[in-house]
Amino acid sequence: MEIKKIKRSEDYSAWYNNLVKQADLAEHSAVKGCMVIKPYGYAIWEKMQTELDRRFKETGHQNAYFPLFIPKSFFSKEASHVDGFAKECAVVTHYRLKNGENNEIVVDEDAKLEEELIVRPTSETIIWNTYRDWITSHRDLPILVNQWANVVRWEMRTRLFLRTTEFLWQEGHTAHATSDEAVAETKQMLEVYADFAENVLAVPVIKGVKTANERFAGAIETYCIEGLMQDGKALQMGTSHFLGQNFAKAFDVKFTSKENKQEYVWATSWGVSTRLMGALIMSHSDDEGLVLPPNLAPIQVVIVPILSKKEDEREAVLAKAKEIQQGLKKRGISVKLDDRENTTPGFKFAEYELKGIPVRIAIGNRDLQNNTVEIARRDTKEKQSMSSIDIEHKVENLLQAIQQNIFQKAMDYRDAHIHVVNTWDEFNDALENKTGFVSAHWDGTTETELKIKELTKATIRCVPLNNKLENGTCVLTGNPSTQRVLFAKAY
RNA sequence: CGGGGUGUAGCGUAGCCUGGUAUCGCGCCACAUUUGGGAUGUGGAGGUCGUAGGUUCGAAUCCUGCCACCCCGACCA
Repeated sequence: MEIKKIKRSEDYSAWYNNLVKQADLAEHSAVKGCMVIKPYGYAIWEKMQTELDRRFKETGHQNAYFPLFIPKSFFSKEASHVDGFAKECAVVTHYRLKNGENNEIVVDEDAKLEEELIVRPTSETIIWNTYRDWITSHRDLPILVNQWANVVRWEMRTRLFLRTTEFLWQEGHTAHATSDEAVAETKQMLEVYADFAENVLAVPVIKGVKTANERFAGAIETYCIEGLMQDGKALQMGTSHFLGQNFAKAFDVKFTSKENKQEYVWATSWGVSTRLMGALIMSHSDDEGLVLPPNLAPIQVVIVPILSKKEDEREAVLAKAKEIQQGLKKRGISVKLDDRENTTPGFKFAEYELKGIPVRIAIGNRDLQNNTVEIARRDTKEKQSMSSIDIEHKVENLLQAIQQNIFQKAMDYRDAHIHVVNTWDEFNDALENKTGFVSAHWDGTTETELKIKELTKATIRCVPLNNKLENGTCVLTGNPSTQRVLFAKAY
């Protein structure tokens, strides 16, 4: 296999696309804007699901499943919600095909649906319509439900993982008796996302609040985690919304309180998607290929035996390799032993680097003589020969060190790309020449926010949580401001 | 949806201007020799030239429509 390499520094987006294909993560499908997630890419997504799902369960949530189709009338019940999504909805209008002229299959016009169905772009409406029947008393609350699903948003321009017409995600939808409880849930799930991003994906994130302009359609407040990619562009990696009573009012979801009063239910929703795959790739990978954090890698260690042509030597090397594999497996490490004899070790080395396997162990006859193995780490590309005694422990430590190093590297990059500026010139200079986040004063108006977006293409990514309050003047208008916000060009 | 570009074997490509049935590399299959950083040799298989029309004796090549993808804009998780 000839591997096509594109340098990250030369063409970031071509590098990204090439990497997704070469590492066998995903490819374009026959359907516009939709991708095929290939087994290796899906294995990584499954690891994300496993880690997230465990955290959801630990915080008291249960999984459920709601329909793919949403009656159009549901959609229009929450005014800002429909405004936000109307432009990107796929609509089902018929339910039958028939044979037309020339043996073509055509839509049967007689099979028109009385009410069109929207392919869900998100499920708030169908879920709140359902919750109405589930909730009558404060004793029915809270409802803590998550669903793993696919959704469709008809985007003009798509990119593998980052923005596709159909994508996979999870959406949590919770119902609460009080506003405080719903806000606490919203913040709790933001913490879950941040913990996952930093400790599993090894991507440092900034937790914050969206401005009114960037808020989810139908939310009172949108919290988010924002990451910074290696090209200096920001990526929204997850959102958690406090929906207030907006959906409860739209769908008439009331409960009888302890005081025997009828009250509207308080809501949250929160989600992360296969976009995280994009974040993962763009945060760590290099010109050799993918770099996976050990906590996420479907295969954490690959063993490449260096096979001699002498039968007895070959058997001995393979036996030792299997022994190491078993030892590592017992420690809960996922190990692949690549004993293919029709490819050379060098080829395998390159292939597993491309796929981002964190640790590679090479073992040959020479090692057998000396009781050693060669261990190479993907993140730094260092390799060294070491004693094979207590190899399990060494590998365990190394995996931890790699996880830590990848995170620290991303953190250092991120921290070096938060530019604090005070003037419009500095603002533009930072965006154009330094890239990354720009921390600047903003007068708090949507008008100014939009003006800055128009002039620079940068958007307000968030107002960081626990933001320091300080008096200043808006970088564009000079109007008074009480805090800095983070601007960036974003995906 | 607007501007620009691309589409030839699994992948990357030459040929197109100047029309005559497709080039090369990698990969694939077989055998042999190899195997501590992307092996070598010999033989072999594989192509509706994105697609539908048109011009022509003849189209990968010229013309038109359509489709897909990439880059830039508007939009977004």
